[in-house]
Amino acid sequence: MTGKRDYHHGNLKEALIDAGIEILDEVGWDALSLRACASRAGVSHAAPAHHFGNVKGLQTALAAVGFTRFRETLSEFQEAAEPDPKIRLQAAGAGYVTFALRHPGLFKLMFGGADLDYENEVYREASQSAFAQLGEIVAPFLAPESGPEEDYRLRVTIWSAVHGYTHLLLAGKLWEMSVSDDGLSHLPDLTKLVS
Amino acid sequence: MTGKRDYHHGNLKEALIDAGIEILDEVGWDALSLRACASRAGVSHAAPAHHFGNVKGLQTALAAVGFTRFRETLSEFQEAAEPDPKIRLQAAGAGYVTFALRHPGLFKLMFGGADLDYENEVYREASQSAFAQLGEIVAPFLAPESGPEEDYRLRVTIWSAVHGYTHLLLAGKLWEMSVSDDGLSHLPDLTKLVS
DNA sequence: GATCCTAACTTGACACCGTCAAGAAACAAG
DNA sequence: CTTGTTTCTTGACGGTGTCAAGTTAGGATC
Repeated sequence: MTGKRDYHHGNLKEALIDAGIEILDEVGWDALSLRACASRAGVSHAAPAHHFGNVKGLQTALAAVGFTRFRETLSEFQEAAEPDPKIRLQAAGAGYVTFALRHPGLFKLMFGGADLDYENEVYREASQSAFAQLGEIVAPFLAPESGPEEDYRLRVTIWSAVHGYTHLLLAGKLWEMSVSDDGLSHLPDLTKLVS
Repeated sequence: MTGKRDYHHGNLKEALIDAGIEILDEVGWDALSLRACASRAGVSHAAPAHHFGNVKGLQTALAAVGFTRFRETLSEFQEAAEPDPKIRLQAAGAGYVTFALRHPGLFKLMFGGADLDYENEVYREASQSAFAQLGEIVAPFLAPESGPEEDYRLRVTIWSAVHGYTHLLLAGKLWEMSVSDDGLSHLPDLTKLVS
């Protein structure tokens, strides 16, 4: 497939993204760099800049991949649950936490405050798709007469609770967690927030 | 006071911490480095390592200062509010958000996932003091017969909601926020979580 | 098929970073 | 005054992002 050697790799951009995801998953957030991706992909140290411009571009591209997979995880958890809206809401929260624990490096890149290129088209599409998934989950709890302001407020409330819990969990701030825990035992009861 | 020149600065450690706080507030998280602190304090590039060991030590010391000021901000907002527990709870949440918006660099250092030296004594004391402040705020809502498990769960729930909202706000994910906003208009109703 | 053009990638350099080792200066104690 | 210790400097190393210049491959055009 990609038998090209030396110059003209063929699909270097994808190879670099794969390398970046691997580094995030196998080594960690700190190890992600343009040069490390280049090295893992077997190209020179300046090759990535040609495809991503700068390190922000690389991080943005990786975050976009992350948001796509993130949305998929939310969908899976939601659809695997019984078709009761409240159960599905809590299941989506569990999916949120699970994704973060499986891919902490990627999660940190997506939400950790690295200044990404928010104007990037691929990134915008992927992240907005994930947020749309959230809206779908919350929709059943909106009163019929409620407007977009209430919709937005409810989404922010739910999202804040899940995200805050996940972030504190990853940051090691919930240190009193029981041993051999999947991280879900203290996930707040989201159904309280939608009534 | 500190008129010493050349060798033996006198109180270099405090000067370096001040320099670090300045950098975080005036320039940003990205600009914080051992060498930048040294430069701003007017000493050689390797001087900070002598006091903090490595960059993790510097970050931990700065985070400790941050937690102390964080606790003070929570106290101020709480005590400025009317003595109703629910009003004070929401006021503390507003204090949480306000601190983060005033000192985003420091907040990110404290909660942004930088791997700090959690064994550091000064850090432990400062951070646990802040968490104790949270416990004080939540205490009035605990049922008399509730045990430590319920206490912990309630604290995690409240903290998750406020922290998640703050983090999403800082990460720029709440982009639909109204203009000229103090960031508080969509803070979730915390009282819903304590009933 | 030869030529030109352009995109893809390499090479080399620069400044910045953290970290270590060695040395010099100032203070403290004898 | 001498000795020892702490504090800070100097210099070096490998790592990083980024830029400029050069090299190569592939496609288009003639």
